[in-house]
Amino acid sequence: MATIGDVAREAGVSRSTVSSVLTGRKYVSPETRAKVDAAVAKLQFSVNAGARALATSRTMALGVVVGFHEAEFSPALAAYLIALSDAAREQGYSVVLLTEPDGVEAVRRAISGRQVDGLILLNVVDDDPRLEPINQARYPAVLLGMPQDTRGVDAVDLDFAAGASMLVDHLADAGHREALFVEWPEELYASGSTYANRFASAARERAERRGLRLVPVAVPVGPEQVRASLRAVLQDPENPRALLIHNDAAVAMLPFALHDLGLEVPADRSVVSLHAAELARLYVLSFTSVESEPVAVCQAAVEMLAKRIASPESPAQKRLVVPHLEAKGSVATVA
Amino acid sequence: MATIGDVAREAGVSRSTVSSVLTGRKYVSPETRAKVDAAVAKLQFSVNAGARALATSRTMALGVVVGFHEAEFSPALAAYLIALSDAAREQGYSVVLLTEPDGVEAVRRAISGRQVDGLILLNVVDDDPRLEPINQARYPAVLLGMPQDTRGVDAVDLDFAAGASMLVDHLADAGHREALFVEWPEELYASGSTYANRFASAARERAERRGLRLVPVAVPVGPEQVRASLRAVLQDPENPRALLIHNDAAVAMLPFALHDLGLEVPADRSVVSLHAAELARLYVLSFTSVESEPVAVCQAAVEMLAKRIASPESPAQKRLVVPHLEAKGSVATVA
DNA sequence: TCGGTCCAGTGTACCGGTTCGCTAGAGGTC
DNA sequence: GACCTCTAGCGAACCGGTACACTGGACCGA
Repeated sequence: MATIGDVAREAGVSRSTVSSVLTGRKYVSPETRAKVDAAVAKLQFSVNAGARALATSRTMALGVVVGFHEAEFSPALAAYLIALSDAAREQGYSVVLLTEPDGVEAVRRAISGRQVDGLILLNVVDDDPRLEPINQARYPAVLLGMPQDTRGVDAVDLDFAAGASMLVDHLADAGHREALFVEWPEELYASGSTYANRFASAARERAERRGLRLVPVAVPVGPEQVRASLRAVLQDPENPRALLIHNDAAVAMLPFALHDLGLEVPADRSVVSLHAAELARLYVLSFTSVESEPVAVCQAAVEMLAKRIASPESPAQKRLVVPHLEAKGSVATVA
Repeated sequence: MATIGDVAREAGVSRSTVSSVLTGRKYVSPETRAKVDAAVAKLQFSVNAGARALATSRTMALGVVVGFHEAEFSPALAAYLIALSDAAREQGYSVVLLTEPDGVEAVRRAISGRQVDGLILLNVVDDDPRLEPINQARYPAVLLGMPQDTRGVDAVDLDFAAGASMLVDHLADAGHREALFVEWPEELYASGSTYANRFASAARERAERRGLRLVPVAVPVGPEQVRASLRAVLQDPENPRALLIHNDAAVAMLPFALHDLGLEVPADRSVVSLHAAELARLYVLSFTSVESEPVAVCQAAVEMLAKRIASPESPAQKRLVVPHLEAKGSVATVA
């Protein structure tokens, strides 16, 4: 492995000149730069990340904290990890995975080990205990997820409220006056997961404004139960013929429930939904929908984190990524 | 951030003594060690990973190469990433994600950047171009997946042949004399994915030995087509009533195809299958099956890599992780 | 011709650890 | 008491970069 000294010798210049060429922080004449570049290429030199980190006290690495492993069960996780890594690379950062089951401990160790320049926390919930050490150390970090109290830490999330409004508008624009609102199980709303609540209240508010009557539907847990409960709801002739869905399990099972009853979309039922992008791929869904935007969200997160690292004292930011509605013809126009 | 010098001053000893305590490489008297430990605790000291890496020329980090992003579409990927990170942490390593779309370039940069001590390659196929730079640099690496020619690189994979034998035995033990063998699409067998071939030939061989007649079934691509094709196969009264499945899409769709036809398992059909562990969770499958073992495979991979880093010259290893069969009562006993 | 500017490039200290040769002193032996 | 041995801890060099004060020479104006 060639070092910067080898390159300097090969190019006939000093180590500091080579360094200037490498970092680009100081002017070097084109001729000298060419000599250095040639030497670098000849020796296949590439800077030692650890040495540079030591000298600059910047590791150019970001830590991604995958909390509690609850995320392990989410098929969407991989998409986020890859999107984060891609976005980081674009900004010159690499990504280190922090999967300690105890998220707080993971954060503590990351901060004190100076192995990374900043942290990205996945699956953030309200009153997330991982915020404590970050807040205390005033450590650069970005949350993926938007707790009510971000405790002075930057945060990014999908704009669930905007998504809800889009979907309600889409139904209302098509002439619907009422719709079933298939929500998450009760527990989720109670357990400090804010996105469910943000979606629900925005949906209700917009629906009221647009004169769309929402009929809430509670759905149980477990695919078979979800399917049965959807069947029951779809069968009831009293129920509206439009469905607004914010519940991944219900979205995944809906095609089967519809199939069970011989119902067609959009002829018999209109469907709009907000769900994880990954879900659409796995279950090959074709409903007009708003999907989560892992790439955009992750890019925003990495961008914010890079800025935060550059200026640690600037005020905390919150950013909501507005999703887009993809029309797939699952909504019938009503007179 | 406290440095080793701060700790030394606080404890009233020299930096090298603190280092001896930290690394444990040299005897230090209990009293002195206690003083150092106290100082470390008081100052919340923790070693600077970069500085240590520079001094030891060991980064204690492993790179995980997620190739081509084809993996992005696999819901199983996250399970592997987390299992790798967990296993690495147990051995004192951290994990860096390398997601460059061009896998060869990712490998090259990882090797020359000395940012990691070794590489783990995911989704390895036959004639994987990423093997070239590794082989050339004689760089420590482990493949997840077992190409025919590992080119002198260590490799780990699930023992698909053993899994196939277990499943065939399970059917034969229950008295079945014939079974449908639902395979992957043609293309996969042709495209240098060795696991499909390893499973298939082991299944055929074992079936012959056990006197089980296998009726191969080609399944198309796409969930709806898979479902339809399964329905057709299940409906044909000529076909065997037992199914041996090695095709994730078919496994996922089978419950729906069975439901379509009003068939019950194991009363009407016996089913055994080998599939990704993640699949069973997502689709709530309940077939007697052999599942992929992400945790065991990843642990084996990290172990092998750690050994390889420690002794770069020892001969290359291949290791197959034997999966276990989980009986879930989906096989009927035949007279 | 002399002093002042500017510029490209150099020398050196430093980042925070590890390693290894060295030494002071305790203890043992004759 | 002189000599040897052993041991715990010390000091300095080193890992591979970066950064900054500095220098020698070219150029310019008076």
